[in-house]
Amino acid sequence: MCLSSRILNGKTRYFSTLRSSHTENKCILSVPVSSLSHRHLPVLLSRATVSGLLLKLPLVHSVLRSVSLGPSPSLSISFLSLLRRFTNMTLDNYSLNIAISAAARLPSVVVGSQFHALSLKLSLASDTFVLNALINMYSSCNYPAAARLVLDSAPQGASDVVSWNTIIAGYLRGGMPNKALQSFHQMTKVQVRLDEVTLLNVLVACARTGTTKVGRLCHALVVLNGFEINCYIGSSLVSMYAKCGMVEDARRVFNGMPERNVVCWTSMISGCTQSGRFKEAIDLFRDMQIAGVKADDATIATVVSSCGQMGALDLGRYLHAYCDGHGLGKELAVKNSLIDMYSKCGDIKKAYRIFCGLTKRDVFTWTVMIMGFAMNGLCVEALDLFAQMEGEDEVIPNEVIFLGVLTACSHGGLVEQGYHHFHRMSKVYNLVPRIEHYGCMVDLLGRAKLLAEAEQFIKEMPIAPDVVVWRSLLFACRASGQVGLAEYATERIEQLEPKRCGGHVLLSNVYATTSRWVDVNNVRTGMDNSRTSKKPGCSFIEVDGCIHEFFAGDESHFETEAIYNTLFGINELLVAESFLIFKYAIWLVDYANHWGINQQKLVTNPQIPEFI
DNA sequence: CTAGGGTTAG
Repeated sequence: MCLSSRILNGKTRYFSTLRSSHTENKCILSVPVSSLSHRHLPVLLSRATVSGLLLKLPLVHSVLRSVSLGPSPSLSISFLSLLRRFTNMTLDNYSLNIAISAAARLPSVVVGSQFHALSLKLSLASDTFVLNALINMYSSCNYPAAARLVLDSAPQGASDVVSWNTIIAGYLRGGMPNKALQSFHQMTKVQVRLDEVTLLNVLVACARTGTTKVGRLCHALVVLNGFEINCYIGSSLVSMYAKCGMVEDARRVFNGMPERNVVCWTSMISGCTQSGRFKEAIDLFRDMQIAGVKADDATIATVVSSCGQMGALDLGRYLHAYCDGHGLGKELAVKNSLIDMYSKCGDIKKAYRIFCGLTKRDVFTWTVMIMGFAMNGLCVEALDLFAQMEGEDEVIPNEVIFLGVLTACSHGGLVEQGYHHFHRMSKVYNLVPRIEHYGCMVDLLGRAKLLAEAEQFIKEMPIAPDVVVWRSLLFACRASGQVGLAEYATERIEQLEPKRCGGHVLLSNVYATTSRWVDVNNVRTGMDNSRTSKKPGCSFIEVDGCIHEFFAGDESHFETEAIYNTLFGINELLVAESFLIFKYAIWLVDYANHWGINQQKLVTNPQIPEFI
């Protein structure tokens, strides 16, 4: 009779995983796993040791496994500690594995490292299972570097693909996607063959870092290895392509997927939202409903965000009502996107009402509300709200929230306040102002017509100004009619972004305000001759719940970057990119040869054209 | 190791 069924009086729900060849007919403890607690342990231990049952390793394993499946991870650790104290049993690799995994789930690096020491003492640290449990434990406790150290100090042959996957996942969890990619790179150099989990994690790392080439390499590896494009791999691919700005490729993967669940749909929809294809995002949401896939909070959050950015208030309201009717929208991300949507659509009262009704607010909540006030011209309210947030110490401000604060100052003409907050962000919160913050400050000074001060501010910036900074200055020149400064800013923009229309449109506007019509004409014809063109402005209008998209100027000289590159030859960047693709192509062929894979798979796949 | 999608941005 196995220990489990005696403990549990034969009820299958309890300890159902216990299996053992031992057939002693003794009831030790009659408690279901779900209500097993620390107070049962001494009883369990004393009865078991008295009966002599638990001194047999297979039974220890069974009990451990059952206890580890229970609600409290610390229970298996306590059980082991008691066992070690009252019997002279030594732990084997299996028991250690359970104990270390329990420490990982707690998570407690203090407990975990004690078992690490114990495994070293027992010479079990190079057992693959123990090793992987240790790596996972350090990763879960947010010590990815320690995890890496464990892997690196393990003897040859002890680690396997799981070890590397755990390392990569650990770096991702710790917010270090570059380290994850680096580890992937090192992994390809050792004799460990990657699997689906590897690619899944690496795709996430590529999405976060915008590492297009490695992302595409992963796609190629999925195909080459013959991995199925299931919902998991598919979603990661879609999300990687979308986050790297290649929505077309994302769409191609998405369209080719044999089956799609809510995560696949949401990946595709958010891909569209993030690249400004709001109408497509909403069309996809409709297609998803037609396909009978039920939306969840993540879907709603991204679709609502699209509505906000398009100004589709009716659809946004519909989604709000849809949430209430379907028991959705409980999560903060949805509330946040609703607040953002209402304030972007101008219904700031509704936005604030939702904000006030929340019992919990995160940094997004405060950011969208502050930004909402700022965008609707309620600059004092925005600053008051920021002060309120600082007083409540519910969240720590981040860089983005300061963009909202600075925008409020800029729109309200509050120069002093602007400087005040700009300095506070680094002094009080240790946040390093990014180029966006400098952009805000230039905008602030420009709007306040302090052009000389703005110019000086740019000169003293510790980072190189980008086009947006110069464009803010250029925009400010229009109101003040500062032609000389405008021309200077236009030159800078031209230098930074030679193939775009740059500041020419704005410059011609400056000329226009000063009635220099000959110059206006020169700029315009110059733009035509050099084939630089401005992307048409795009707007949306909602009629009876339908979204219509309009482009300014139908005959506009809209050209995609691809056409531009064909016309004007390959620039240095493109050469570098081609080289990278070439390098990866060689690596891929080597990989295929090494593992004896037929390369034809790659050549015939239409989705990997760049490699061939 | 058992994974994948979501809200803010000058």
